Amino acid sequence: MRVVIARCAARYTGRLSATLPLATRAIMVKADGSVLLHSDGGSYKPLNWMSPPCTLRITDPDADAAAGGARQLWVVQHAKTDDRLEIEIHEVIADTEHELGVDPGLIKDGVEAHLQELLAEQITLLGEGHTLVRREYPTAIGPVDILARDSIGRAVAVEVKRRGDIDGVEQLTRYLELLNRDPLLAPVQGVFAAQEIKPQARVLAEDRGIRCLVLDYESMKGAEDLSSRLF
Amino acid sequence: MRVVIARCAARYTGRLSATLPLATRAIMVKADGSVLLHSDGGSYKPLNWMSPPCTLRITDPDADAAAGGARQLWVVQHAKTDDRLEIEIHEVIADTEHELGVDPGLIKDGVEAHLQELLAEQITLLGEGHTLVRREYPTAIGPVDILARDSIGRAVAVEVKRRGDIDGVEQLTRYLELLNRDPLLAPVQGVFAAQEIKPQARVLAEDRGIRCLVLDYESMKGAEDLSSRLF
DNA sequence: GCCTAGGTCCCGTGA
DNA sequence: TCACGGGGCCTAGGC
Repeated sequence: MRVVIARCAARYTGRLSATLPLATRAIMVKADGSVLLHSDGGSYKPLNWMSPPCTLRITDPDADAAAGGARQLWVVQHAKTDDRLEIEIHEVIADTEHELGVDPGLIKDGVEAHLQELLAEQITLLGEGHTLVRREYPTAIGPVDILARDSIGRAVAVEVKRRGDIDGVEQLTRYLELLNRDPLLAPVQGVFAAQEIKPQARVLAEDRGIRCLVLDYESMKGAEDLSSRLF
Repeated sequence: MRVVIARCAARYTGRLSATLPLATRAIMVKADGSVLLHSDGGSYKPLNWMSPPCTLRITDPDADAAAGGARQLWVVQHAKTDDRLEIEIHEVIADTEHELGVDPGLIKDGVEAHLQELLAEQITLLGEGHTLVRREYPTAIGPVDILARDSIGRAVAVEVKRRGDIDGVEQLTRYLELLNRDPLLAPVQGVFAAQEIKPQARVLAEDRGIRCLVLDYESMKGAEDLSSRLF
């Protein structure tokens, strides 16, 4: 990885056009050729960047740019699209390079998949007597997170989200419409289950006869640990 | 901005939990206290990070960690949530710091707002005789991108997207349902306008009687330039 | 302050 | 390969 601190200006063209006026910034060039242009604030998102696969070519600036103070022109061209990032280097303040090697990568926990898994195991959170039919129940427009049956055998389709907003309700609505065309399943009850349900989503869901269920991830995880100790 | 190249391990806890095994990485500490942990590949997104507002506290590692080879423990604590990033530094390979100053920021062109603006100016792209009522026409659930009238005065609601997918059709459907309750507007025709319309979105839109319109940004921009030269 | 909608979204997964 | 859904999404704008 090469890190350059430099006074520079930049221009991106591709899916949109964007320009950066002259200022001092950190330029990170990764082993795969990708380039990030960071300012000293904001967030993890660079001001400007080029994703791999791409190639960096360093040339002399044209006469106009040189007259304006540019010493180098960096052209980062994407390999498959016409996305291009051009950086005019006016002054290099630092320039260092280090071998980092391949990263073993990030290990995550606590995402939607886990929530869905826990709810499938603890299916009676839907109500007493509920039984699991299957997770990722397939339909023509994609899999429903969970299909279950209630205590008297009626089908229940569940959409699981970490945060429940309107999109999730729309998604479940489409599934319900489809599932209700199946005479072996209809009528199918909808349940919108999430750690947090936005007020607008709740209104929309209830307006459509969809039940809302707030999930407590920590207590569900606790129940899982308990059952794994017992069995 | 401080840039440290170091062999390190890290752990994030907050909205989820994530761990990074020991490896050599680049650590960027910005002036606002935010921290980014980058590997030598991937994309612009760090492996792990902490967004501002947050504070970095550097301490000695506990006995266990020290026995495992850790020399320093960096704790980055978010100021408003319980999000926390802990970095165990095992070996510092480089450590540099530079003043960057405030960045003048990015200037963008070509996003959805501009597309909406151009379509409002060139409203007859919807069809001969169409006239603009207004952009961002307000409704109870948010503003419709464009409201227009066709050549014989019937209301037309337009949703503008750069890339048109199912979500956009759902959004327009909600607006149409609401607008059609207004006797001064009903019946309202829907138009889904985008630079690119996904096949599934087109099917859904046409199934609901919504017209699809593919926009050519470059030619619309050309027409704008032409008219600005003429008037 | 919350909430909505867009993004050069990125990025995985599965067809 | 493409399309869809999730994200510690982030970020800008409206109320």
